[in-house]
Amino acid sequence: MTREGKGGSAAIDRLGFVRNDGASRLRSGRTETIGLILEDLADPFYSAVAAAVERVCRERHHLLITGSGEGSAEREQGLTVAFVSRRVAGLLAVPAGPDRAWLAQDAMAGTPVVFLDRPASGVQADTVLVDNEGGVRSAVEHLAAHGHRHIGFLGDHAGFWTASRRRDGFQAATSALGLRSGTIAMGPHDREHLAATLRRWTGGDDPVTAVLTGNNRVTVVTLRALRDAGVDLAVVGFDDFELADLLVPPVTVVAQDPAAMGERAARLLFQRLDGDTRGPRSVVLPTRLIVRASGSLGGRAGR
Amino acid sequence: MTREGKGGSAAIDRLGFVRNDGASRLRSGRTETIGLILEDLADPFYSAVAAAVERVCRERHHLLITGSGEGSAEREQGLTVAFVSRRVAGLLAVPAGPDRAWLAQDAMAGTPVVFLDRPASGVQADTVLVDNEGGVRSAVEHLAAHGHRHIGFLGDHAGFWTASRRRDGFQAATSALGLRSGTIAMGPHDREHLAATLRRWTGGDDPVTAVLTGNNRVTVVTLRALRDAGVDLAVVGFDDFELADLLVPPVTVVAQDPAAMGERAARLLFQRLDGDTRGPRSVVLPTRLIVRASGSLGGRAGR
DNA sequence: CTACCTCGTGACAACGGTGTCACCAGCTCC
DNA sequence: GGAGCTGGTGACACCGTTGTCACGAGGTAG
Repeated sequence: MTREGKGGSAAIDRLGFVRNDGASRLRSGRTETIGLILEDLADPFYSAVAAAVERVCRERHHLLITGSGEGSAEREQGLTVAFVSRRVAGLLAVPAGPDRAWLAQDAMAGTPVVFLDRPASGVQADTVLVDNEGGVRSAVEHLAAHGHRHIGFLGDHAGFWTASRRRDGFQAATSALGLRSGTIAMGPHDREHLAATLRRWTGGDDPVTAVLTGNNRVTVVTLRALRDAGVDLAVVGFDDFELADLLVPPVTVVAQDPAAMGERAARLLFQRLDGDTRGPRSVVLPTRLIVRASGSLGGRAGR
Repeated sequence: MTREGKGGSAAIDRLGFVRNDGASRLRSGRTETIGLILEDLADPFYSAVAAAVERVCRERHHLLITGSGEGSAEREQGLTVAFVSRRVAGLLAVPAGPDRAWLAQDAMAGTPVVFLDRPASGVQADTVLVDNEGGVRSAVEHLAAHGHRHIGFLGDHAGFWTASRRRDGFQAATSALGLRSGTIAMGPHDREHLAATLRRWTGGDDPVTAVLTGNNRVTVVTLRALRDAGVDLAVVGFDDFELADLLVPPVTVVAQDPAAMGERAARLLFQRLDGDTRGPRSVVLPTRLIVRASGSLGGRAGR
């Protein structure tokens, strides 16, 4: 039996025979499978990443196994072990906990890994990141250009690498521009506390006139909290989101490109599989400021 | 070497040994892998389904292979063949084309399949659907109760089973309530044409005062087109979406529960894997009308 | 003390392809 | 016509794990 295409759907029709890929892979050692570990498949950011990865995998005739670590480093390690047990050709991962030293185990040796969105300490590997500092800086500069002197930063949980990175970028950008710095609240945020925080920030004699939110989730809860608190603020969000243009006012955002991130990471991985043995590479993707209307002084009312 | 847990991350640390699951599965015949075929992993509806499926799979110690058919029946068949070649224990699929007779091939015999969102003709299998007619009826009744006598229906491409189903439900519901019926436009919709349609519908001497949109995607493009057209209409959307409550006015929707759909389908599949040999089952999930403000007479302005 | 039973250990075949090697036929060239 | 080369075919070992079977040791009962 010769190999016909990739399993041969023609052969299937005629003979009702399907090659057992398991046996084939056991013998040949080539599994043609990629493992993808991320935080939550239901999050639109990650699902866009996953879709892009899947597209590249299909192009390269590989299948994709996905697993969500849901923020648990333990679960993530379990998934990794399961994937390596299946002898995936390569691994793409959004690392949850900080330490990935265990990935350097002998057992994993030979399985190339590419990290997305966050770097992993304790292990040398390719990484695809986004320009968090640059993105935050562009947002701060945009707000400053519209006359804002006191900007608040609402970040996600400081344990997330991207969250602390964006916070640091915020500090640096505000300092560099001579703006007030240090009005910062890190998550997790719930709607009620956030509304209280926003009321506090907008009261007093040096009120915040704009807030920068640290990601998708924070942006959404902030918009709700703003309504609850009945305060009017300029808002710029990190991460673009569907319908941002239909809100009143339309929300200015620092857009990432999750599809580009997934594609880039997948291509990097396939380069390794194609025999590229150069040292670990780190790719930093640019962000793009999408100016809508929410950045003006006077905030949400000002259009 | 005894089997320690599920691969033993403890053993990995100590010995740097990882069992080859491929060999194990070849020998035992149990693959502990589920294949999921859907249209587009990046669509929030499907990614919520996928996340729920993955959760059930993890609970049952199975891994999940995902593939997006992207609306192409051919690609979908290719994925199916690839999955069956890997001897997945079971298959979950959102069927793209109408005819799934080829799934009844001898080669697939023994691989249980559960269909989601749409039924598949030409093959007997479990199916999890949503109550499309009921959902549409609840929306029409809601609009009628708010005084609307002439409602327009904006459906997706009539080739989609759910789209035509909802259209038929709309016809039935409007007739039953003695409302004007037949003001219908099926997709695909682009923003410009849709704006023109909306202008036409709201002109004349029997103007439409409310529209019901057939799904997520149509709702979003409709909201944009309404803005472009500068017309004010009550809108009820099929499918809930993030931030619907923050639009002005907040959009009333017929909510589906994609997570419930994914979970239900996965559990049905595992029942089969556990040896349930009863005849094919069909589960119809209810929809839930989430009343916000967009259904009132006077439409988007009326709050 | 012997026969029988139980338990533990070790060896081995099998899962289903795949890559290699040997063997044989047919050919060309000296 | 014989030697050497090429191509095609068939047999077989191997990938790593698992389930079975046989054998031997140790224990108990008659």
